[in-house]
Amino acid sequence: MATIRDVARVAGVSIATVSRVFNNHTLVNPETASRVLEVASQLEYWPNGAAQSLTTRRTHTLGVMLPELFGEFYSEVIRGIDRESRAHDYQILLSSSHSNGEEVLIAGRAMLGRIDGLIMMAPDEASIETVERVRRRVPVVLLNPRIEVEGCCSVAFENFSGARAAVEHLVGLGHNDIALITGPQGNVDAEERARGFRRALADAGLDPDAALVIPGDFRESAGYEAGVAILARRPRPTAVFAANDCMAVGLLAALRAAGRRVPRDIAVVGFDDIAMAAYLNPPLTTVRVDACGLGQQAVELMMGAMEAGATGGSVRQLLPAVLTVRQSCGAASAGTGYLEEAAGGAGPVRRGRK
Amino acid sequence: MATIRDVARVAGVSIATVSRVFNNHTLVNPETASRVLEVASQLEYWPNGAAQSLTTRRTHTLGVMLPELFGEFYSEVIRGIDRESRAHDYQILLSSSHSNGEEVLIAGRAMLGRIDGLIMMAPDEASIETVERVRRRVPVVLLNPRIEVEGCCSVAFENFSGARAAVEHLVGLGHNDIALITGPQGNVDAEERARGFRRALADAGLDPDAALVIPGDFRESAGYEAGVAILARRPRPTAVFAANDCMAVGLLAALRAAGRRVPRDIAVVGFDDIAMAAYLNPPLTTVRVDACGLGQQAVELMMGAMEAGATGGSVRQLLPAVLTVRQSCGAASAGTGYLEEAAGGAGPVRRGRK
DNA sequence: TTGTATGCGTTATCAT
DNA sequence: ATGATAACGCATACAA
Repeated sequence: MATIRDVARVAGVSIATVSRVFNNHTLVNPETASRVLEVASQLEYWPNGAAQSLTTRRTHTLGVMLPELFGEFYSEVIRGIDRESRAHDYQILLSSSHSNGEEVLIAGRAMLGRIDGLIMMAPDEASIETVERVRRRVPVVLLNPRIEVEGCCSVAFENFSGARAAVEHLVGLGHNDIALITGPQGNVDAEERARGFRRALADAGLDPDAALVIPGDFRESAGYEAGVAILARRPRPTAVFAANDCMAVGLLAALRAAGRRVPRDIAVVGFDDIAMAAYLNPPLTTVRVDACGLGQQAVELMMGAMEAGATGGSVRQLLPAVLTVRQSCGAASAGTGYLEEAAGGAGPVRRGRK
Repeated sequence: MATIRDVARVAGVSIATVSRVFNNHTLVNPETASRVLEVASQLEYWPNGAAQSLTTRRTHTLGVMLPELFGEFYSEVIRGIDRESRAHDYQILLSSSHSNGEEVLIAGRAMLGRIDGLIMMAPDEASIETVERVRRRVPVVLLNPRIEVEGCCSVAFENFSGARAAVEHLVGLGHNDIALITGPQGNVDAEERARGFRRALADAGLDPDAALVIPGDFRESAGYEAGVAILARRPRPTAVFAANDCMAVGLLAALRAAGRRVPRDIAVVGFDDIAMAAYLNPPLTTVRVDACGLGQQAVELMMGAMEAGATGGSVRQLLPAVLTVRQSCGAASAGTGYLEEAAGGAGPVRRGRK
């Protein structure tokens, strides 16, 4: 594996010159440069990244720590991060599925010296120590943080108001017995959405504590099981808010299996607006959230933070979560759902493209 | 930011000793060790990754190059890679969405010196040069390669036989006018699945060239549009093979919108068996493929290759793609689909867990 | 425009 | 059991 020295020797120049050529630094004699490049390509030389980071103290790499990634949502977040990073000439060091604070700490340590910044999703109490530690060395951007950390930028969805809008929609349609299928315990998004649910009920003069709340885990199977439980409940709720779309899909299946019609017998609203939502039966009314955009925003914030260094303030950004009415609630504004959206030929809005 | 030297100085030992402590190398005097550890934690010292890689020539990092990642499938692949990597104490340097050979080359170069191995998905002609280049320095594992590269291990799904089985299923049900919705042009999986489609038709005495083939792109919208086209065709095909489940979802929506019943009026079979497939209406007959397992296998192969060095042969592994009959084709073996699977309480098989 | 020399933070070799 | 010191591959201040 050729090093800068090999190239220098063969090309008959010093290593400094080779280095200059590869960093198009100060003006190098064009002839010298082309000769160096020629030799380099023959030797298949390319600067060693580790050595470069050591001297420059920059790695051109962003650390990304995510929770266990299920379904399309996280995939979109990663896509947004990846896309935007590459646009800024950065790479991504990925680490996910940490079940406890200890693992997070280990992962964080392993990243030290290999990253110029860290993007961390949904940090909980157990991860705060790691965040603080890392923060003293490189900028940190938090995604949907449970707790804001001083000196850290953050991007989050308006989970609370999005959920509230969804439930208000249900209330506005005349429902007063609304069930909730929650996300996994300890998940920030899930908790915020549950909070929005309760607030909307309270605002409507309904008692949140009287509502049927079924614990879920963001997966289809949980939605299905919740559906079975809801159907068994007397009196039976007339509407259900599923904390994400995957669970809504499971729920719809359970209702269908029991012969219930949606929205006639029971209304359903989801959250996320995954690509499939518009194509379900019936097209799912849900809360749209731009997962890819979240990732992109995080990277942009990171670029700003790296630019500013320690002097920069910490930006807290909120991304909208907007109610998208289709047919699963029997909307007053009887939109035709996917028919309308897809008929144009392009199908539902392609999300996440800038 | 404290270095090994700071720790050595404060603890009153040499840097060599500190290094030994952190690598639990040769036996160090327990007292000395604990003193070093104490100082290190006070100084918040942790070894610099870049410096370590430079001397040890190991980065404990695996490079991962993927195509544009859409939908749940790629998310699962990443999950498998991430999970298995961490089990082996490796990190992941991720790079995706390369539209041409030039970008792949740049990404590959940026990884040089930062990775111990490269896992590359669906390399095409344009990427072969990069693969060859990288291969001379670190082991490379190919995922669903279009072309096998000498000296590279590879893991692939039995796309061809899986697709053939799907279409044979349709033929066995009496269909003789079967349409195909393809994946994106240039996608290896898509092409293999198309090949399986054609072969199954030919084997059944049907003319592949006479079949309706509609170009798609693996997304829901393409499936929807294809559905519209299929319904307009005279004579109308009685069955459709969608090259992946997302498109099948779009197709189902289009059929529903037109008032066609599945499978009564038209049969549908997909590919991938995403988590949602069992919860669709009707539950989707599809070809199951373990995306997460693909990622895991790739990492295991990589570990073997790194162990063996240049001496190891190259393993070619094939992962099964098995037809999973639910209700969208009106199966002869009238399985009850999700009802059956989900009734147990655990829902459809949780995939990707080892 | 080009070369020399130093340092980046480690690990590892060889003494002691 | 511990210390001194030479790599590792590169960037850069300084000298020429």
